[in-house]
Amino acid sequence: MRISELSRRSGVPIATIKYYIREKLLPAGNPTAHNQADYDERHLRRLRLIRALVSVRGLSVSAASDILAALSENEENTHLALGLVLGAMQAEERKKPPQEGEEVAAGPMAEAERLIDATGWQLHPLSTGRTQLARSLQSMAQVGLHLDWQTLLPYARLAEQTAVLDLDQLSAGGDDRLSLAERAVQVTVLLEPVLMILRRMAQESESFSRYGSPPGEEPPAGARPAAGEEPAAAPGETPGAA
Amino acid sequence: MRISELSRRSGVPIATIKYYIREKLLPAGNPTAHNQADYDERHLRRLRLIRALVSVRGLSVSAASDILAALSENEENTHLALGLVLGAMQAEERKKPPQEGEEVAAGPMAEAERLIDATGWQLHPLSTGRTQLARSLQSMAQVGLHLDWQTLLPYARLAEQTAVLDLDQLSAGGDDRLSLAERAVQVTVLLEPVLMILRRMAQESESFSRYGSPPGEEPPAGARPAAGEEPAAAPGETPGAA
DNA sequence: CCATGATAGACAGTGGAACTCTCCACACGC
DNA sequence: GCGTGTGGAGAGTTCCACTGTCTATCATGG
Repeated sequence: MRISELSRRSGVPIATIKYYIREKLLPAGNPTAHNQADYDERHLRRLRLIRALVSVRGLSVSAASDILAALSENEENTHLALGLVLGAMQAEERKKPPQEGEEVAAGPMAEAERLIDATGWQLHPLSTGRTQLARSLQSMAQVGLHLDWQTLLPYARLAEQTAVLDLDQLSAGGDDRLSLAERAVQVTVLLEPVLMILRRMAQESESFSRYGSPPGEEPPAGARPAAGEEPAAAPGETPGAA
Repeated sequence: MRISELSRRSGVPIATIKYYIREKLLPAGNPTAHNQADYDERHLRRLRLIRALVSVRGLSVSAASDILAALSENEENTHLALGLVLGAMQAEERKKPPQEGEEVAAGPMAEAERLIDATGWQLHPLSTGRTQLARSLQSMAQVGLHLDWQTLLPYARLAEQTAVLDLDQLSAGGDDRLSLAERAVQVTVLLEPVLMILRRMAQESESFSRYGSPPGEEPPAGARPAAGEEPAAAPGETPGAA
């Protein structure tokens, strides 16, 4: 297909497609002439994946590029692709503090190590997970929320169970004609917002069952705080669209 | 204290502090003269919280502003503050597709509804969680990952348990002199990156224990059975066609 | 009293990211 | 032939999060 069809089918403007190609997020079409190239379904899928990474997950274009590159390297080896994708994501996180001044303090690092020990997780020695975790803990400590490994352990156990589900998902999805590597990206990266939404809803519900009134609902007597949510918020659709 | 001290103690440049004040993220100092105002510990804590929201969690300044505003309205009522914060976060997510063209299709919406039914969660009728969930599911479906409510239910259960831990954290933290509302922000918003890091590490470990070689490592001998047999896969149902 | 220096407040400017536009010479279909 | 579509490349645009500059104070030390 030609670029205009790719654009029409993906909903992405031609100019943007060209931009993605320039930035190496999308491989160029197969050139058939000096000013003609054609694109196939793979381009379309890749393009949709890019949009999902960027708009659903909110990754930067360069981070998406890293992930996609990792994915291209290993279309057929899911396991390896998963590793590369995880590595690429970690790289993304690392882009925020590019200046090396921000050393991770010993305290948070030790806490992270102890947590990982306690879980018994097998991490690749080069994995940056420890450092990332330590960095996050440090940031939280700076705002006054000191989390120790005992507190985090139950969270880690739940993360563990989530990961089991994730890997099951990966294995189960063989029927699609998507490459497993692509599924790895979807399951590890794109599922994150979904999980966070689920957590927020669960928090709302849990808060309700503990304190009685749904959060955001008006308190028993007066003093409606005004900062709340607009009733007409969810624009357009009616939830009853079953 | 004066602005220079606030800057020194927080590590945030004066110009940036002024910017935050202009943008209403930070309340202005208490003016003592036309060109003098003084700031207290509350300003310092708020400033650190802003930095955490923006750099740790990656929120936009305006989103952080919404959350902080919600928080200010209700310094003392944790429960209410939690609701407001959740609402503010949802508002943030909503900023991505400002154009109203993007209707949520009936399919994803129905799936979201069914999932929420299945969990038995008590959601505020105005909560945008459903819509957000549906929107995410729709995005994932567009890239070929069709998740039905049966598949999501175990994830939801884990989210539920996570939420229980979260609320425990909130209740337990009374010893700090931080307002409960601030803790609510920290626990709901700032913990997200930590949980995602835990999940990624757990995935790495789980992948290791299933496939033997740490992800990112190269497989022992060539041709690792890419898609062939999956050992512990428990494909109860295939989420493929819907 | 006055020089010095730190403010507060307003507003313009900067740099990076993610597009979006404009050209151009060519190719394709009629 | 000729008008539209195309690939490629670079310039331009928009938005955001700052950052710098300016002016009118005000605080203080000499």
